[in-house]
Amino acid sequence: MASALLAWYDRHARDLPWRAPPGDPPPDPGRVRPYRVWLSEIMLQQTTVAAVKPYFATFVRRWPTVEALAAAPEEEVLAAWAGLGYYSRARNLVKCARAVADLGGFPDSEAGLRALPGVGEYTAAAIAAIAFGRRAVVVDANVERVVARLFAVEDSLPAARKAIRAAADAITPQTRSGDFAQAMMDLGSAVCTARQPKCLLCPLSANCAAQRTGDPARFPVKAPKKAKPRRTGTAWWIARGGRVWLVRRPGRGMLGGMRALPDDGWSARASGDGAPPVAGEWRAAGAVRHGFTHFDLELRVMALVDGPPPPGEGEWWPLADLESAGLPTLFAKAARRAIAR
DNA sequence: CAGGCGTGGAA
DNA sequence: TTTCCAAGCCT
Repeated sequence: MASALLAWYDRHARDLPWRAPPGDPPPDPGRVRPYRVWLSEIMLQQTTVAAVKPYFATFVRRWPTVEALAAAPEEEVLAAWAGLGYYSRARNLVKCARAVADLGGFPDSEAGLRALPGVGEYTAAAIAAIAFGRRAVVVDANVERVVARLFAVEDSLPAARKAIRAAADAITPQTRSGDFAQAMMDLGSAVCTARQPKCLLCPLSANCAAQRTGDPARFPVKAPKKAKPRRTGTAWWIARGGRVWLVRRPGRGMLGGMRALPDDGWSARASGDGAPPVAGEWRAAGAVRHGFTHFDLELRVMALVDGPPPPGEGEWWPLADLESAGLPTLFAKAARRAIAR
């Protein structure tokens, strides 16, 4: 199966900014390949290629090496990450860059990589295989799906993880395991897709147990999901002299460390308390809806013109530079709503 | 091991 | 409109 898949990859590999072409990797005189592979892998965690591309371009232009990134203030990295989501990745990105700079470079073993902040089992294997040519078993959601179908795994996820990993190990070749991993991911992305797999285009269809069942999309079997609760909350838009009051959120938890509008505590409780931070003539500026991983939020936006700053830390941010404030998407939406009113 | 943790695009 | 999902990690 590996040789069939690699032959397919040699013809159909996607051309991606962080990726070397199939086959022997080109020289890396600046020794930036591990950095670019690591950066792309962190950005790609639970995130689509299309969403990552512009962020990857911005990051490598602004911080071309891991040493440059290690020297950057965390606030600047968080602001550059704004909109990409899962902000603990950005906080760990900075920690990891500093650890790697202290080490004098990226570890080249799976175990060494696994010890870095933000690098789990998948990412350690991916970097070891793709950047360092090590034989590693790379299992992401694509590989899980492809393997579950190849072997028609009836056990449901996540219980089937162990068996799927063992099967992935069994089909991972000793050489070109980086290409093999990327080939599995490209296959999962373009051919062996979650909803309507294109088995007629698949180089492995003759070996696929799920294809023989006639209903390959049934795999992988998954446990039913829980319903998402809904929350409501309020964000406070306090404007004064062409500026707006922004705060920085606590360093962990929802949108941790990110610049934000003040709010009524919806992220810490089932819903916000709606209590304004200062007295004044508040007016309703509308509401925005935003879906998080584990709840849906309706965020009302209340505006106060020429208000005093609320108690606590914060800063008056120029409205003309709001794009560069690094607001997460939720608060960027709320800001647009406030400005539109 | 389950739950917290973003976002945008496709169906 | 709603649901599902995409190169997961950490606690």
